[in-house]
Amino acid sequence: MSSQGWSIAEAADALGLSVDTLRYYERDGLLLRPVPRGGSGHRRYEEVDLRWVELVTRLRSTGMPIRDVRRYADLVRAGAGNEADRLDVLRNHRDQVLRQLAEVTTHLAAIETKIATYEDRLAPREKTA
Amino acid sequence: MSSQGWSIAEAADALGLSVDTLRYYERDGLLLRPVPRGGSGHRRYEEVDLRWVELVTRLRSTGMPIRDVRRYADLVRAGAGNEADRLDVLRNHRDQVLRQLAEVTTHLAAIETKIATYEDRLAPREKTA
DNA sequence: GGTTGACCTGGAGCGCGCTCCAGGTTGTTG
DNA sequence: CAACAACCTGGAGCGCGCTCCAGGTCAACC
Repeated sequence: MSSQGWSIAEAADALGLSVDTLRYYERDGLLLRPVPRGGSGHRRYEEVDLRWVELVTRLRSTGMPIRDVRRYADLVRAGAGNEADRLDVLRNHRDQVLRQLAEVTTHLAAIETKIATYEDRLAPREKTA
Repeated sequence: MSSQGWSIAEAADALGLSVDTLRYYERDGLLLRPVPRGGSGHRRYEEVDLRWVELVTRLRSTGMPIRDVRRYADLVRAGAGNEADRLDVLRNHRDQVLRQLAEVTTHLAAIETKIATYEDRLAPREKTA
């Protein structure tokens, strides 16, 4: 058990990411701050770090590119005063996700039709009436 | 106007893909057959080619990797007898897409909550009752 | 206090899905 | 028939998002 915070392995585990990915996100400016270090130079993730990475994960896994996540992190890091800009980023992303969902849903319907076709073709002992 | 079929540029335009992508798909074995050529060696896409690429597009844009599309194309190309295998591929993909949709939807909800937070913070002249 | 495993950094490597290029042939239009 | 656009092939290049590696330090347990 650690004095405080989580090691990078513990954080990775909790977040469902790899330790490499965590270090990569930090290097690439996706985090709000450099993750604090213990005396040894090893990272000690705190609650606030984990929660931020959680948000990053949500943005990433809804398809936001790394570079946009970084721009958003830049805004938040800049501090109070640019909330309208942040809102813009989030709204644009939401709209993008909605468009994406709609498109996938449409394509999915077509694929399910195709599945139904094969199912019909492959159901020899289906009752017909 | 062409004697018959569509040039690669026309096909690309109709399908919303680039000509490079169309050639790439063909090279990579995603199509059911080599696209037929006119006397000059230029491709002439026929209805059946366009319809197949349309399906490929649906699979691709719902996230099926190129290699899986190729495996599916291989099955269809092999002719009658493997319908159960094709069905398997499609069903697995559908399930994958559904999982993906569920995940994105969940993340989206969290993002919308965050948007709402910013909206509240930025709405000074909101009526309170 | 020695060994073993976690962690560190900087940088290279990789799989994916295109996209672009060179160098050449063909089709079309004025 | 000249000029210019569209097409061809084989192969290189690229942006993305990690992932892995080397070479070294550190910690934690027996």
